Amino acid sequence: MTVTIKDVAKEAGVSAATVSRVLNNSGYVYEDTRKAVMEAINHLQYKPNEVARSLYKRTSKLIGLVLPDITNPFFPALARGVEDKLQQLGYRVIFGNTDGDATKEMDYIDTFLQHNVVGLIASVDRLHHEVLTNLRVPVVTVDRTTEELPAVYADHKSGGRLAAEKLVRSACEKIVVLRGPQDAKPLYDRFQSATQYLSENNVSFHYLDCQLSFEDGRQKAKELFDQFPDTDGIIACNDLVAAAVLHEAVTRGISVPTDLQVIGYDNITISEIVHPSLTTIHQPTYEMGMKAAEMIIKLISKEKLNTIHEQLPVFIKERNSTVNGGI
Amino acid sequence: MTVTIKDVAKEAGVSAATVSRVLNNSGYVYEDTRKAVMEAINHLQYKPNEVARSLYKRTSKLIGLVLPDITNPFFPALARGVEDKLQQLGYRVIFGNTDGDATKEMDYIDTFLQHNVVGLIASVDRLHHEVLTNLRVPVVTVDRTTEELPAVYADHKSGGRLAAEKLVRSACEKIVVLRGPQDAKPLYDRFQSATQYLSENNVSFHYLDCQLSFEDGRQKAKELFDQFPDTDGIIACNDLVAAAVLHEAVTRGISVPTDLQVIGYDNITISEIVHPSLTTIHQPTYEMGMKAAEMIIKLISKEKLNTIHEQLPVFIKERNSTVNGGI
DNA sequence: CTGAAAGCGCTAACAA
DNA sequence: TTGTTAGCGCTTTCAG
Repeated sequence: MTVTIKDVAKEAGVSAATVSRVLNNSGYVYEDTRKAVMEAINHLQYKPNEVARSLYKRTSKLIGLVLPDITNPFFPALARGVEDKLQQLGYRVIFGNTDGDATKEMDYIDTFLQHNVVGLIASVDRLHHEVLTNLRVPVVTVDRTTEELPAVYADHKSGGRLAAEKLVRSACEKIVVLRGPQDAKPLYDRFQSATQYLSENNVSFHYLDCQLSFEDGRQKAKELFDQFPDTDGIIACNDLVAAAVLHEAVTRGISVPTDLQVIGYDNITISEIVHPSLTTIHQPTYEMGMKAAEMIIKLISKEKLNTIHEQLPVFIKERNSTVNGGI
Repeated sequence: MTVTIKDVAKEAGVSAATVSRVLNNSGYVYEDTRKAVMEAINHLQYKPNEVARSLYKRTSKLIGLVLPDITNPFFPALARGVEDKLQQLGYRVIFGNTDGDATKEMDYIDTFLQHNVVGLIASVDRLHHEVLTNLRVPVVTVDRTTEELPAVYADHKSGGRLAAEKLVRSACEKIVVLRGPQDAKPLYDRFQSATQYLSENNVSFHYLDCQLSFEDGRQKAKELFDQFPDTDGIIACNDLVAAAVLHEAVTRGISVPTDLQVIGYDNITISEIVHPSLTTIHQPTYEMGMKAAEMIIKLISKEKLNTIHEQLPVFIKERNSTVNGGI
């Protein structure tokens, strides 16, 4: 049924070893026999069986990608960055959504390894990072990173600061911060630096814990407006939450940005779509994926890395949920 | 380094064949030796090498998933449906984004087959469906389907009709339809049935071709408002485009739904986030993914299918971009 | 019920 | 430069 290396060998009148040599550009092959082999390959439409290759070489062209939830619009961009770069370098992606669940993370990593993946790119809560250690293949963490492992992430310390700075400069005086899950380092960093900036500038603020979803954002927005009705600035933990805040504000007849200013985080497509459009901290998400892909390939090929930790810059994208210009 | 079946065999004092038998519940094994083997397995933390298995059995637990673009929020939901169901049934997903590009589609399918995937779930423009035929593994198409192949899709004929009906009943008289790419059957069906309904009810309409992105939606919205300024109802080819229309309408000071009503398609998260929230046709996207996964597993295990074509119902979700109630 | 042996498709010594 | 042989880790006859 399927055409194997033997069929090609027979067709070309050589041995399987020779076919293998032309396939891998290894050893010496006469130009003439090489041609004969190539012809046979084309003629029979032969495609090498990667599984057999993988078994012998104990390696493969597969990279495992472990993500929390591709349904959160931040991750598809990351995933495409990874995939596009890897594809271009001749690798394939096998992936799994873990919902941040340690068991799922372990399961996926196990089965990825059973499939001889040569590397792993993972976004995993720091509490679970032990599942990523002592593996027999290199690992690059993205977004959800730790000190110990190679990592690609955005500069959330600047990001948090930028967000706080923006609201302060736009004359907000009663700020509420919606704080994301602190197990994730990016969320931790941006919260810390934002609140630090506020403290340093003697701006009073409150904070509320919030999941990264639109639903929880809406819930927390309600509590927020009930609890702190005189709030004039909100720093949301991501764009989904910021969008929810905007939504609730409109519903309550609070005018943005006149009475209330809101700033998001991520700069996903939604932030441009909502009305008023959302001022937010832009993360180079796609680029982070590409970077992670490059990094894992370097690790696999034992190239030396310049840095184990690759930090990408963020910037503020001013739109209409804040008061811009002036000062 | 890695622990193999031989190590387990040695540890348990049996042959590799016996270990294999307990692993696969095949043949007869004394309860006592089974126990001994299990102990050795646990003790050594043995995990079978799927690659070796795959090579011998010429099969695997891998399913290939071919999607246009996971960055389009419709597809992550689909992908998760596929993944969650497959995971639950003991299979893994290997995937690729094709951007609707025939070459990428072929490339991915080839390499998936080289990795011994046992089945394929694909969303591919009907023009390219030849790449899906005569493969050595079963294929299920999702969303972008054809007559010939097993398929899971939503009832877009009803969907298109529902959208048109809604605007007509809400008293729209000058309707513009933003028509999606007609190579994709779902887009074709919903356009045909929508316009057919309009014709049958003697409602005048125009149409404009539009890509499925926010950017192109915005572009086409501008043209639309310039070209047909007295439009009072717009049927968009998906929610992203509808959101863009809404955005442009707000910018021009056109009041929705008073002066203009807009209806989207898909019911992605965004449709709830925008303001006014979007009336749209709900597709059971996640369920479609699950269904496709079930179907491919049945095909793989040679179970008979009730239908080759699994059509899932859609419904209209009324929100605030149309005038509801009344009549 | 269990072990020995062969083989899945490919690659890498080792001879020739 | 090329072919022969052995073996990657596993499963499955086939004897026993």
